[in-house]
Amino acid sequence: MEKNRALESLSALAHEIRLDVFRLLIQAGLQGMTAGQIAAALGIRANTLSNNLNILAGAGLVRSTREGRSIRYFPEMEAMRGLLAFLMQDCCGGRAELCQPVLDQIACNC
Amino acid sequence: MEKNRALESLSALAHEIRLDVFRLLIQAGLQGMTAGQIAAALGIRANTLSNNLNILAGAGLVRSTREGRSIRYFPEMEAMRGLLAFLMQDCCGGRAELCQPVLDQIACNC
DNA sequence: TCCATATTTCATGTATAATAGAATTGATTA
DNA sequence: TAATCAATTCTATTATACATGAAATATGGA
Repeated sequence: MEKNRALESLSALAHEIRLDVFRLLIQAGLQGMTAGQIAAALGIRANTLSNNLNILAGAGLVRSTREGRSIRYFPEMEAMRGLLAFLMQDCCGGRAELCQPVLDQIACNC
Repeated sequence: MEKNRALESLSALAHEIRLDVFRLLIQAGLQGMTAGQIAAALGIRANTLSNNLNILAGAGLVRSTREGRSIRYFPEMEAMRGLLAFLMQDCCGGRAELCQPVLDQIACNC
């Protein structure tokens, strides 16, 4: 991932509503959620959500498909993968003792 | 890591200078860098850097110690660890196939 | 076709964050 | 003590991001 893309992703996530939306979609997983479901779950207005979904989509963190009258949103795990890899890519400068504990902590409760 | 702390960290990193500074410190590793060295390396003014270092420190992403006339900065890997763990903590919603590829990508070139 | 629903787009006032000049603090050296 | 160097803090101006009301678009059903 290039730096500008990483900055765009970080900016997208550095916002309470968008972080909530993204994590909600992460939890929803492969089935995704419609914009209306997201708005209801978080208690926010439709247009506010739409603006924020658009910013997340612009950063490549979510994708969407129309489904009848609704639009269904999904998390884009590729983007998340790229962002984390970017943040860690020069993480130790040859000194594994600095970096390895960080990687050890990252785990998935699957 | 709580949500507000994650937001503070993401906001801190969602800025070109601060992302550059943080990654430079990550590369520098345990020896850290003085504010002057960072400013010279990135070609930015002392006060601009100072403001941004203060924001990174407020987010807990760097720490500093005085060293004679200079102040030496170090990356705070604990904070990085906490942030990554937070971003990934609900990453699969019981569906490992969504989450595992992300974790597989994260590697350290030590 | 006409209406209702779901969502997005547009326009705007407001709040927040940005840089940079100038002044200040703290430490070293003469 | 005076001068110098390193870094921070203060202040003001400018730019950006924010939520929201209102209008527009797209789909489905009567």
